Amino acid sequence: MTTDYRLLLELERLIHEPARLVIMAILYTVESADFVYLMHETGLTQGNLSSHLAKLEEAGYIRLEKTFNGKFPRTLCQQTEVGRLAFEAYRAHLRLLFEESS
Amino acid sequence: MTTDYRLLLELERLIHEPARLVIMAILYTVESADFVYLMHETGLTQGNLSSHLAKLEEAGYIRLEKTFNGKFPRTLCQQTEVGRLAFEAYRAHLRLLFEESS
DNA sequence: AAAGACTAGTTTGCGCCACAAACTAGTTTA
DNA sequence: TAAACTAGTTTGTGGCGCAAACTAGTCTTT
Repeated sequence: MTTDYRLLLELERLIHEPARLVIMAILYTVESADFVYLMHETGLTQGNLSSHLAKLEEAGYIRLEKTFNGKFPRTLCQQTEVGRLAFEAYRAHLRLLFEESS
Repeated sequence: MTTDYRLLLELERLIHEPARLVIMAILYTVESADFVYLMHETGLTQGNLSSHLAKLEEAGYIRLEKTFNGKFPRTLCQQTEVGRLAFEAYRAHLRLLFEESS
């Protein structure tokens, strides 16, 4: 079996970007996570996290819910079903590459 | 065991880029490959392949040897030992992410 | 009571870079 | 001898990731 390497060029850029890949990987494993938690877990700055979350939300891969923690704003993030499937597809996609070269 | 997701942000961009990832994956499995072969195998245009190869060479991950096939130029590409190790490290790096979320 | 620091984000601006298109240089064909 | 082909390289530009600056509300200190 030979890999069709061309397929690999179509890796979902939206997920492939390291920052978003990490966010998606985290959200894949938890029920939900808030902004501050993600910030610390990923090491991303507020600005970067904010814009990456916005892109993932726009793609329908995550859902953002703005609530309050007492008097302070609190943004809850959770992966949608679409996002979960997209992440699994991405993972499977990359695995092809690695199986071929192992 | 919890993954340090911050490490994953440091994914080697040079290899992470899909076009170069595919090139590296191919060169990992073969002794050497020429420009035209890589072009067809990857589906990259001449221009893109050329510039990606240049970057990989600059990084010391591949070696380019310009020879002739009869009267026509022929560029042979092969992965260096450094490149091989870098590719393996990249793969291991990504696997961490996938193991955590499987 | 008002200045300064803190929480929780969003917006802006710059710099890099992947990609397509244009170009180079030699060769074969009609 | 002009057009088409081989085998690439160079150029231009649009998009995007990142850091820094900004917004908006809250707490603290004096």
